[in-house]
Amino acid sequence: MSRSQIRRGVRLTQADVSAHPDPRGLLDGSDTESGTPRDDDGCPVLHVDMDAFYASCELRSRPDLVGLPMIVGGDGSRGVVTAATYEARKYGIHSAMPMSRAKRLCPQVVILPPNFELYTEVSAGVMAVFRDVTPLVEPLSLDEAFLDVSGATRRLGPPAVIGESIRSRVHDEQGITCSVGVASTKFVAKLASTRAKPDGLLVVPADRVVSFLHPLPVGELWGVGEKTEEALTRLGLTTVGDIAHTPVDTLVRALGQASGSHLAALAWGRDPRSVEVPEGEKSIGNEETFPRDIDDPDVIRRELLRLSEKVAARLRQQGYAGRTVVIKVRFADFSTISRSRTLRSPTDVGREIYETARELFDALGLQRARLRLVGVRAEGLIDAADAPRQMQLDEPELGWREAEQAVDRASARFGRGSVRPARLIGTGGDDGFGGAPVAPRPQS
DNA sequence: TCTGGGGTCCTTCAGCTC
DNA sequence: TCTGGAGCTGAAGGACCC
Repeated sequence: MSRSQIRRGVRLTQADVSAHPDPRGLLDGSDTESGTPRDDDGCPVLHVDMDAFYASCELRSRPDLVGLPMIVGGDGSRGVVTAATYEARKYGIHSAMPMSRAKRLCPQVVILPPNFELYTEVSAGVMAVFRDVTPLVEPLSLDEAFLDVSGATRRLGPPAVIGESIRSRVHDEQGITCSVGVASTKFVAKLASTRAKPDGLLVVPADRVVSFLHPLPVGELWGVGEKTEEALTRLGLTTVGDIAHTPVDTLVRALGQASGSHLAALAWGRDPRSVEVPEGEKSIGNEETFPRDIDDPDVIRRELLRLSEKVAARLRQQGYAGRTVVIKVRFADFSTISRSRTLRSPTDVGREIYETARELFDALGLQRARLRLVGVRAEGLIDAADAPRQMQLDEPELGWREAEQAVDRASARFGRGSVRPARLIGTGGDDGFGGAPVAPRPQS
């Protein structure tokens, strides 16, 4: 690969850099030779994205599966693909695809159940590499993050060199590959990393953003999903360039104020969002799809109790209290509704969350509607230490909160699920509170 | 074909207060 | 005292992301 190719945004792989005698010189363009600015000048934003992250984590301990089509996902009757190796993708398999369809497309595909503890551990190692480079790290999920390296270039070199250094360290320390996009804005860096995949790095020079963007199909824009793409197609807009040359008013009428004006700006490469270190969670929730549709209100209430206890335990573990309780109900026909209530004071007590969730559910008056999924979520999170406690007149000195904190301590010592509400005893499962109900049971 | 789970952000609407 | 509008908040739903 020639230097000019790299400098003009051609994908650079790990092998290219490893084979080059002086990758730093290769990437920084040796300004002294030409006197021209480097292509990554004015490109302080890196987007780093692990390649097929969950699947790659699994392959570390299963080298016998390297090179085979493999997917990670639940193998139940309603499972979907969580991650697929590039070999599996050749068969048309992609994430979020129903497992049944993936098996039809590739009958010999190897299926592994997800192991989120492993992914969380690998992710922590990867994020530590990022934070070695810069404190300005904005994780988007377990497997990707934005980095602002403008403060690190004196110490570590130009952004593209930093990107390559990150790729090497992630590979050496975690045994997985990643791709890096280098650009002047977050949104272009994200597009660049996608186009660098797998195992590559792509610089989009600041003066070539528009020519990079305009030929792309609208669906490649961050924030344009199925519905938005349909709306844009109805307007005859199929490329980013089409959007750029459409009046903002037209976009706003079709997509709403925020999306319309946002897309119009993105189409010209304008993205004022800076890399932000996240302050904390905004909501914490859990939901469960039943193995088969359920119409027994007692079973559904028991599931609400299990989910409420789980949400509360996570709130306490992370030191939050939630002000609003939201329930989500998905019917057999996949239509979905939610109901919420804001409490007088924030809570991290499972019993309080459950009482609210149950009242919201009962108020729906569903009789025996067939449900596919229920969920419980706490929103409006604040630090539990700052949460005012609303004492009830008849509340004992030691109440549910203290009881649940004792359960937390028991769980930490004897394992999750060692103590659980009497109604949940005997419901099976491995998540600490009995798992999803698989069949109606008599109320305990 | 048949659609998980966790999360964020946006829009719309209704109710309340000033 | 009544009324309309602005602004805020909560609730509900939808779209999107990984």
